[in-house]
Amino acid sequence: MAQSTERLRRYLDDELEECRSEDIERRLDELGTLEAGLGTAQADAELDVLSALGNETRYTLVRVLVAAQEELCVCELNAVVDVTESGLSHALSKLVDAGLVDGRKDGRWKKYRATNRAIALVTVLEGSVNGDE
Amino acid sequence: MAQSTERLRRYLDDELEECRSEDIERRLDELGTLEAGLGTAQADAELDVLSALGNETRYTLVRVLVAAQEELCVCELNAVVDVTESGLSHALSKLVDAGLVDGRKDGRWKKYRATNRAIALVTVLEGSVNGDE
DNA sequence: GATTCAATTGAATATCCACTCATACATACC
DNA sequence: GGTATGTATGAGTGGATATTCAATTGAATC
Repeated sequence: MAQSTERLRRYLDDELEECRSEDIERRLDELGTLEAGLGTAQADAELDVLSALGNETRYTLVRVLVAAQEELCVCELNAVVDVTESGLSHALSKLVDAGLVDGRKDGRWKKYRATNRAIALVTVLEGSVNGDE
Repeated sequence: MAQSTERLRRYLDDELEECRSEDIERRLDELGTLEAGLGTAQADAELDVLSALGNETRYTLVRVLVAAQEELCVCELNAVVDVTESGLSHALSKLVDAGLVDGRKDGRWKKYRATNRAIALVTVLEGSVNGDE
């Protein structure tokens, strides 16, 4: 929320036949309400999920884990992406923070699987971004 | 796809009772198939969508447009985010490229609305990232 | 308990990207 | 045509973020 309301005044002047300053106030309020929506805390969490997914390495990992429909070992995931072991570990850690994968230690190996959240998002994405367009 | 298969060999050695080199080949193939999935072109497109959404300014715009359920003028959107007019224009342009919003010129004003893709994604996100945790 | 191996962590660097400034384009009005 | 206003575009830059390197943790085997 910021900035000069000059242009908005002229716009509302165009839209409504006339426009008093209370009309501007009201519109600004409405816009503010839309933005607040379900609270900034949740919006922040959603943004974390999105930025976790919005990276080639991490999105590849999630896609593979969703497609696998089973947990995979770090050593297997290492064959899928083109980063160092360390880079892979950082990536997985970020995905765990975003609630997109779960990790479990099994002996000296560590296995990761996709969460329901990851499955839901990948499914919608693949459905929405269909080939062409 | 890269890297030494040494660790993978030891892992499969653990999992299967024995492990011949053809087992490693097979597993690498399977992993490759998972990765390829529905083709890299589509995966790239999906990644574009995700990185477009994974930015505070742009995600705010999309959330507001989805919540509004109607088209909004650039001058109205300017009241919602805290960037310059130019920054707003850049943001909207990226969202158009990602197929998340549509723009329409109306006289000297320009109006944007959320696409179905944006609605689907925001809905799933808000459903999946519920309050707590 | 020493060694080996899987995986993680922190710091440093390299890369990228969001934003701003300056400028250009388009539409409306005189 | 000229001016004013709304929006877009391109280049440049500061700040964030992905990746690597080096060192560490923790489990298994001898």
